Amino acid sequence: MGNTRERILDASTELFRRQGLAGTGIKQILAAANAPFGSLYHHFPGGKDELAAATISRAGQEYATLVAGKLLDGPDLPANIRAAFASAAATLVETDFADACPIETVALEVASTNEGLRQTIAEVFDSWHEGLTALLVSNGVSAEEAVALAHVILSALEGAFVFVRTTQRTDALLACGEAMATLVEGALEARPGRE
Amino acid sequence: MGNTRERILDASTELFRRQGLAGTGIKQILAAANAPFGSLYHHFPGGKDELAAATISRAGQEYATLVAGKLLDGPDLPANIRAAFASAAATLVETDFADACPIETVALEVASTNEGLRQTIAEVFDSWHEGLTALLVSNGVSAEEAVALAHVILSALEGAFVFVRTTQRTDALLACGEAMATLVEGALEARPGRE
DNA sequence: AGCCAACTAGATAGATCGCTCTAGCGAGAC
DNA sequence: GTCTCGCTAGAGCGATCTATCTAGTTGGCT
Repeated sequence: MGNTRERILDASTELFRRQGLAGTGIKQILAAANAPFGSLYHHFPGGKDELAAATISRAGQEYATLVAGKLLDGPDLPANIRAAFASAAATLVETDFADACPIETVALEVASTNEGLRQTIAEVFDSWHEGLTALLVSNGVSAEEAVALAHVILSALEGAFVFVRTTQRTDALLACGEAMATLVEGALEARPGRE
Repeated sequence: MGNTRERILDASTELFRRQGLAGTGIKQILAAANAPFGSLYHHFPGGKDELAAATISRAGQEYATLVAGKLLDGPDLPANIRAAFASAAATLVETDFADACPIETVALEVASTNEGLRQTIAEVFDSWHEGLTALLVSNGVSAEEAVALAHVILSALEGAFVFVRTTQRTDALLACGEAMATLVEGALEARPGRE
């Protein structure tokens, strides 16, 4: 079956998320994917960099879908934000504090060392920001305020991941969920069209 | 002179910050420090892990001092917070978006792969959180609120670093500075003892 | 002066790195 | 049938990784 490419991408997503790009060997990825060595360079002639770019694009899109699903799960946006942060915390507890954002570690690793991958990740981040901004606007937040608020929410989420994974306590994520919900409530109340 | 150990720590701090732990070779550190190979295992018999632990402890303490300096630079805490985020943004622009938090990249790399280093970084993070909580309390924030607020401020800072370094735009840091200042203002106004 | 400890210096081992190469398998085209 | 092509399969290359080992140098103490 032609699912070898998918298996390789699945394995690299998990491994990059846990140990980063430089910390993950190609042989380790292939072993985890149960794929032979030659297959990688057939599917990804560009080698590790091309595999990383493909992994990031796919994982970035999937993660956006996952988070967007939580944020759209009900009519009350602040409640959904609280729930999304709490859900991320629950996932971390279940996975021994391993499964947070699939591209954050790689983002920091390559920001100053691999211009191509840096741009690939920047595009993913921009698409997240655009999506969240649009969601805030559609809930009644003013355009300028939504841009700033989306930055803050995404930063709080990614930053809390760093502390939660390292300290193995979920406090930071829960505190951020609460604070972000409060900020969004404030932005909605300031809106004239509020019913 | 006996400053070889310091030179090695300086070099490893800079390199770990830019390219992470796994992405930095020992030879690269020694070349940057102008130190011979044998010296490393004299000063750090435990090898790379011991060097990493020493680098993290020292850099973590220095960074706390740096940030605390900004937060204490004047009587108006919200203004200082805004200024601290803006100052971090300025530093990033000056260093081609390389110099943010010296231990964030390593924190994500080792969280699920190196228990000893994970604990070392967790101690640094806890000390940061304690310090910021105490500062908030001394400014009149209630104890419980200060604990949560310190989590949020630190998360926003670290999370914004990820986006700023990757997108090479400072928007996220500035938006977070504004939002964190607003949150602190709110926590201070809710306080009865407000003059 | 004589000596020891601290430190510098680098060759080298053994494993692992990303990657290239050739060979073989199996399904569809004709 | 048999030819072709997408894909699997893994041996092996040169480079690089961390770490060990022995030697040489330096500075300070008695």
